[in-house]
Amino acid sequence: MTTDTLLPGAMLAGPLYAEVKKRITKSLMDGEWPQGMPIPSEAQLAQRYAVSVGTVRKAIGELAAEKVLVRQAGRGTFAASHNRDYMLDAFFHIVDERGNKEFPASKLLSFRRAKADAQAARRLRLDDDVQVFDFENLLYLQGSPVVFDRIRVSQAVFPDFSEDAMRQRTVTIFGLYQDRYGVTVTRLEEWVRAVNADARLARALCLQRGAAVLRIERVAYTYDDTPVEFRERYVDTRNHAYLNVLGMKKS
Amino acid sequence: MTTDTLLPGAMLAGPLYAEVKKRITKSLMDGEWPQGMPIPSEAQLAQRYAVSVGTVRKAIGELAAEKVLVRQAGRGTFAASHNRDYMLDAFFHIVDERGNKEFPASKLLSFRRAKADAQAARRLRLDDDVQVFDFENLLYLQGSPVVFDRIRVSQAVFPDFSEDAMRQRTVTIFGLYQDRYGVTVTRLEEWVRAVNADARLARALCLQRGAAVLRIERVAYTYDDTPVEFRERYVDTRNHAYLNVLGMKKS
DNA sequence: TTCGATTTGTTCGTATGTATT
DNA sequence: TAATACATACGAACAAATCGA
Repeated sequence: MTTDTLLPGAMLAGPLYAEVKKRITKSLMDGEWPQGMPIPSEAQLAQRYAVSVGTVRKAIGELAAEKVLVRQAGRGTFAASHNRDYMLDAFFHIVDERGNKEFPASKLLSFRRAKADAQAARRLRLDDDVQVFDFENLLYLQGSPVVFDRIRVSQAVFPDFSEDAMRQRTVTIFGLYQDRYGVTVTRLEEWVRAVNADARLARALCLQRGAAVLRIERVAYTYDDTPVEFRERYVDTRNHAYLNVLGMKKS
Repeated sequence: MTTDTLLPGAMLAGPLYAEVKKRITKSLMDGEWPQGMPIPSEAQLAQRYAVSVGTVRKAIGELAAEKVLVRQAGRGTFAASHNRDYMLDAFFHIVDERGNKEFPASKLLSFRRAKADAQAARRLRLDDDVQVFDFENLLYLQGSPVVFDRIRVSQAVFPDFSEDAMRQRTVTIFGLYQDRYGVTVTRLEEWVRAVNADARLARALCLQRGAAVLRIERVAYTYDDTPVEFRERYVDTRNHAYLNVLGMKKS
């Protein structure tokens, strides 16, 4: 593949490593490198793009910092796989009183296909009358229902999505997106508010009507910042909290 | 200063750049480099520690990623200053409906000295009967009260803290900690929950008793991960949200 | 178990570009 | 313009982790 070589005379928007980063990202997006297998080694990528190893390392280093890639000394560099550990580490924020995370059990409450409402359409950048899948999921922590999710995804992005696919999955929801549809979530935006529970939510989470619950509007984006999932999440915070840590811990 | 040179035979826990990072952090903690002035150049630090410039760059790069240092091409590298822009960018999460941040106006509601209660003592890792300053602050966005803060800091860390210092400050609260006491906040932990407003809170934030509000328990840590401030924050989320973004945005 | 090949991690050095003063 | 400081890019050598023969 000498078609990828960066010619010396080419005009570039930014530094060379940024261009390499874009090309690696594009290969990931196009599914050029199979899941679970290492991507080409740094030396191979350096040759392919006709740049030095150091430049490839800088590009890969930034992608690793963004948790898009995972490096392992002696083994290679891998596209981040949305397994349970990755989900808990990178995207799950609900902890118990002592700050411990636990992988939740989940129960699918409903599943239907419908037209996108105004809110979902705005968040997913779709037209109002586009078909979406609209389903509800209840998450249990330590045996109790704690999180109520209403999830909407575009039918255009997940063509043959189905209730069966959701029920029979053995991986996380993001893992399903990745394994079955080649859609990898790389970024989240969460808008957190407090609301009073309505009757239905109170019943689902076993609390009183009017009780305060967290309401999280969450949009998940993929490599090129296309929104692929809109999730309304309600959390009972009587025994749990949404934990956010800013800045690195030392020790 | 040749006393800082890293001898070739010295046994080190980890890689060399990690040791350099520790030493730079220690110099920052000790106030060796004055605020507003650049720290020594990469070449000078390389000579001081007897390592290559590349090793110093790696150490500084990580500290810059942690927002402890700020690099400016052509000018130098600076200890992060807790000015208004930095506060909004690094630590403030409250946004309006369109996602815009605004520097809040603030009003000091109360100020007293008291013994630490059990909760504050646990969060600040103090004994129960230690003296703390305990004050309340109301934040206004677009002219309306939106955030109610109850703040507790140890008297041992801020010896001559006073109501006057709070009222007469022209900088952020963290800026006051930094400028007046040499205490720099580098890390936050925020535990977010939803609660029903009690009568006093409802009055302060102009909402109905029982209305759902965000309750954020926040601990601020300094360089060596010592907790220096405990803050209970209540947010009216009728027209605002707590925004959390995970993963880097491209474009 | 040992050894060797592969891959990432660390450290050094040098040269050049760009931003600031 | 010149000097300084950070940013980018290259190359080389060795260390440490992994894996299969």
